[in-house]
Amino acid sequence: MTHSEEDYLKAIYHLGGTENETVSTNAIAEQMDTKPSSVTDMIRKLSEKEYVSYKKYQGVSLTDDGKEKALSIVRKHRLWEVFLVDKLDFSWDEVHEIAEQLEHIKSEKLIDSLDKHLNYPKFDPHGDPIPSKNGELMKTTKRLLNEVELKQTGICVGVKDSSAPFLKFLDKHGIALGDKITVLDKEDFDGSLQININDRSILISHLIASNLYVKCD
Amino acid sequence: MTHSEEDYLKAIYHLGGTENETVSTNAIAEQMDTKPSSVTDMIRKLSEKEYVSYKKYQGVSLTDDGKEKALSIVRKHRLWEVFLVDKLDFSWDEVHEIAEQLEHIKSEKLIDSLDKHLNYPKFDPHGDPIPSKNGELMKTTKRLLNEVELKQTGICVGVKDSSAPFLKFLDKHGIALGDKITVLDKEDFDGSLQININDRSILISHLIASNLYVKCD
DNA sequence: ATATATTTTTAGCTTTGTCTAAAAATTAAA
DNA sequence: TTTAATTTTTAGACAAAGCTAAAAATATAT
Ligand SMILES: [Mn+2]
Ligand SMILES: [Mn+2]
Ligand SMILES: [Mn+2]
Ligand SMILES: [Mn+2]
Repeated sequence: MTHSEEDYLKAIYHLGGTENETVSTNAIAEQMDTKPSSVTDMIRKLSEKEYVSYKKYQGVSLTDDGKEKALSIVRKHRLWEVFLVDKLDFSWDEVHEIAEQLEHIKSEKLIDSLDKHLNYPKFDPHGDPIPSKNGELMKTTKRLLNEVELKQTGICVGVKDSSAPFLKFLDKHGIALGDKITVLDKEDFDGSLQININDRSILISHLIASNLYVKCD
Repeated sequence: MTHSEEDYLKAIYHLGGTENETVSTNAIAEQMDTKPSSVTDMIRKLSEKEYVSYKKYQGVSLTDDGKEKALSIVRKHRLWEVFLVDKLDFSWDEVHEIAEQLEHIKSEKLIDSLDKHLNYPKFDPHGDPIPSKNGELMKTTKRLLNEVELKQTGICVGVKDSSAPFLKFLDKHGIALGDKITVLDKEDFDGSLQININDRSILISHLIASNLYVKCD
């Protein structure tokens, strides 16, 4: 498995190319910032190795083997992110790029030891679940904040967009994972939300709300 | 800088291709486990990028730029080795291969943070000095054990051969960095040494003695 | 000094992963 | 149901890093 093959499998996984779902060549190209023709080439190779199933023009999906590989990369990526934040004091908007490299380091023992060193974390710094060694994903019942009913309260448990600009925005406005959020009001005009967070009341745009996951009970 | 270019610079550095010394194509090929023709190709590329100075058939040596790069890789390699041993409980014979991968991760901040996290170590698990951020190497006055005079005492500070088999041998026979060693006797017949270590007296072969560094004061 | 051996380089080929431009298939619109 | 637009694949090229086999340069022996 090359570095590049691993990145493709991960991309297909993130685009939902698992459980009978199919992913388009163009979608992969966009996600990976490459050209569709390059994607086609790689898809054919992964198909020969039986990591994906693929019929020309019909899109691609992960085989069980491919899904296993993808989950193992995701596991490594997220464990390294936890390491960077918990042990090396990185902030959550700085870790993705580096984890993108670290996820390709090959050593089963390294990852097991890292997992132990971090005390077997269940979620990464962005609230995404860390697959177990045998590829099981903890599934949580989170909802996007913009879909939460008026007056309801939830705990902020994740972000949909984990790009640095969005994460920095959240830092700047004092919004962090674990915070308790109550929806006070919704503006019909533009969909912005008045919310209560940490005993402050602030107004956030629809775009912000639609990228924040909360868990209501 | 590609992964491979970095490995070549490091190999040249380790073979002594610095301070006016010149390194042969064959030596590099052997060190890197590649063919001489591949080395020639890479040398030409590194020469174009001015990391090495090179005249056909005359061997190769690092430029200041190349030496700086090489030392930065060595620094990363050794810091990661310390991390694996100190934080993840690896033994010293397991870390080289993994550090060989980790040394190529690109992030200045990552290495600075790691250095801090490890409390600015000066030596790696094999007793080799860790270059400072600006490429300075602590030079120590160590000697090979087989060159030490009778009755003299020294502290074991490093290994010349840091291959897993040798390191495992040392573990098995209770020889570790920091141990106090006294040369009790030398056998003319085969050069083996009777030594005192940790209040035990043991006999070691010339080959073992010639791969152990000690510091006598 | 000449012949032999060794080292180093060149020439040509392969694999991996990428690209552009053009062709083919599929999907959407008229 | 044709036509137009979009998506996907193919064809052909390229750079990186490696290889083998042969040629050239250098070093060693006789
Ligand atoms: Mn990656
Ligand atoms: Mn993450
Ligand atoms: Mn390496
Ligand atoms: Mn070492």
